[in-house]
Amino acid sequence: MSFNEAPTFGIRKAENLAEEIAPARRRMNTADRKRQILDRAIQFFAKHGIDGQLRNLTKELGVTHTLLYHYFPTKEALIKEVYKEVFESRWKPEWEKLLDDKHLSPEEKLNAFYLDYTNTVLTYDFVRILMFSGLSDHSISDRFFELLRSRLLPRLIRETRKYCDRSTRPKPTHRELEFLMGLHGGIFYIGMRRWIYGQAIYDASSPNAEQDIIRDRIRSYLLSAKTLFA
Amino acid sequence: MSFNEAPTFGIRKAENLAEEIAPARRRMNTADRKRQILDRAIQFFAKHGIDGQLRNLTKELGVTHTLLYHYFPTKEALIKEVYKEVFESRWKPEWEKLLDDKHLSPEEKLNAFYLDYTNTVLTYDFVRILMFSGLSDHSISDRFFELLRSRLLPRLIRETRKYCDRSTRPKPTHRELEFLMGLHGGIFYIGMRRWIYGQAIYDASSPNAEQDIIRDRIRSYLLSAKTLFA
DNA sequence: ACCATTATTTAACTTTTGGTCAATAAGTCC
DNA sequence: GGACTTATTGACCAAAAGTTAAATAATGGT
Repeated sequence: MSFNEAPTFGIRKAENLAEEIAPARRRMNTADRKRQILDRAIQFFAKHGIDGQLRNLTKELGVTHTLLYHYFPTKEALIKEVYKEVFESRWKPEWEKLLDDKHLSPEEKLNAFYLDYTNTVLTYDFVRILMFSGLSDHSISDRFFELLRSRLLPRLIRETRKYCDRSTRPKPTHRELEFLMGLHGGIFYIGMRRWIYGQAIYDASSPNAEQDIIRDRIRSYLLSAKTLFA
Repeated sequence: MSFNEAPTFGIRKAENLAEEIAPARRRMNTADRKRQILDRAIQFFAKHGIDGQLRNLTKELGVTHTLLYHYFPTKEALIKEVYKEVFESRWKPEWEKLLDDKHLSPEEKLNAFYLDYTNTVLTYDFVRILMFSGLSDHSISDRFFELLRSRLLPRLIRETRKYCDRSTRPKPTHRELEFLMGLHGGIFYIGMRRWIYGQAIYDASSPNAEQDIIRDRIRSYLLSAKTLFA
């Protein structure tokens, strides 16, 4: 359901054409237009930051900037919806189910989880908007980290302990959590390098290098957890 | 040589005082004022991003915004100098010497290096300005990463191999580099959490928790390197 | 004490930009 | 095909923000 490549009909005629040609104004139904604006706004703000100008955003849509105010009361409201869309609607409840699966080993779980997590979260839009929002006001990005902290980290620690054959104690220790954050941050850093610093991390010779990299790191994490916390 | 706390003389009189009191205008010598502006600009842009407004920056200095144009031809020029200051003048050549030291073990070197690297690079100003610059145009942050890539990473790989008792081959492999980037990124992520997402990573009970965390990760990195690349 | 230099301010200009509102016209229903 | 709804536009506004030019005054030299 991507509208990213849809709207070509909004393109205006070239300036040098005769004036009398009708401007080919088209109407979209409310829901579709709103979705279209929102989708485009996500890309747009991901690229230019929340200081990006509405006139430029609407230019990409082939529409006047005033039309925005028909769908969103203010720029701030639009941005708020962008945040909501990016941070909340991309969270997959399956992740929790996956990590609770009885039939998988801890290493299998971590691999499966981080491979999928990477594909959903380490995207251009997500990484950059998370960064922009954190830089301007981390109360927004907090909501995402709260999900992470309450839903995912405890499960990941539990699996780590299982791997180490350690009995599950009441609460993850600070040291355990920080060791896990080493893995987690290292993986997030892949997205940063790619989408913020524009670095290619691929090895041209091996097609799915990224997956191998992540598997390496997870194995390393688990192996050393056994050593460090034994 | 920090001018950060120096200039209180620029403060204007309260508005409700009699008008006839002289505005207490003071002149600074060119070099000092320029330094002062630059230092303050670093903090300012680190906090508000490069879209921060000059009028607000100069308000902090107790000076009219037009004074900036006496020292910098344009806002862009000022920002360019901010980048230069942050990215280039904070690089420590000692890091390379440290990693080349004959009398230290690989683990000692990595520990010493990353502990110091963390203190110099993982600061409020540096982390945020690196992020802002990367988001707006990564050609700027590229210069910093180039230093990292050419000066540091090869040495870190060399020490890793030494630790693993492996003969030094001509070039670091892609896999070795990416494994190292896991460690490196995980450490950088500490700075991001602290200075961008406003998360406290300290455990109140142990005073130098951060150092212990980093040591944990380095040991883990080296141990698993031995296993993975054996 | 006066002068020359120049750091600093004041005033003003321009462009940008979020936002408002009335006018226009595309689609729909009868 | 006429009327009604409302998506869309064009003209306009006010505040924000970078930049310039001329006026002011602090400082150092003689």
